[in-house]
Amino acid sequence: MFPSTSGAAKMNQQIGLVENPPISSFNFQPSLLPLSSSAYATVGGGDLVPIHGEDVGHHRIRSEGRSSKDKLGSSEVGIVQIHGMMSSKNDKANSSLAVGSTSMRMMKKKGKGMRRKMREPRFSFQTMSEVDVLDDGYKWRKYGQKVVKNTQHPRSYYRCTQENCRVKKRIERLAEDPRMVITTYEGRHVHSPSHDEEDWQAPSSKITLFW
DNA sequence: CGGATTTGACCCGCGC
DNA sequence: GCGCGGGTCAAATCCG
Repeated sequence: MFPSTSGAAKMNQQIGLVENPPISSFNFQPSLLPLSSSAYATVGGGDLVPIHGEDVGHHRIRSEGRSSKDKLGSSEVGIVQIHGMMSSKNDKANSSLAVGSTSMRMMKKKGKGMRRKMREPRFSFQTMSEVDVLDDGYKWRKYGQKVVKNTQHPRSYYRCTQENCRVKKRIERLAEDPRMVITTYEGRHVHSPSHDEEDWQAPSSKITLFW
């Protein structure tokens, strides 16, 4: 229902996503962001690490639960690497981003109590955009919308349409700045953005992260 | 006609 | 133990 994401998925760039059995990684390609002022990386649902678009390098994220309340009780470490500038008004903004997580415990049963303490890595982007849904090349299906208490704008919940992929997406707008959109990714894709190529995991040393 | 979206209800975790 | 708040489901609806 969003007039956006009309013909957005023009994925010409290649993303370097590391797919390793023991290591989980998450990638995002904010190439279609019209204006991106800041980005935040959240791993483990704890800390929020601001990332500057000019800062190209590795960022290590470590989160160990909330304050004294370790609800999930596991520490995860993520590495975020930003390649390129994110504040590009043109379409060719070669920005790639990869997050990894060492431990990720997800629900194993799907019966009734499927809602588990999802320990999937989360990644949040705070984008200045007028469109709600930032097309990152994946196909998302909206599955819910909720109005949060402190926000006046509803929060939309999306999910990857791929069956094997249980990546969730959460889009929220700032009450103060309706132009600010917070896109939170949760989970990790198991497929390529749009075309199921296999070359996309080419040995790009720039975005290959191991830890 | 098939698939995505909508919208209310339900569920669950956590705080008090 | 109850209530609040957030997250998800699912049936109905809408759109291409």
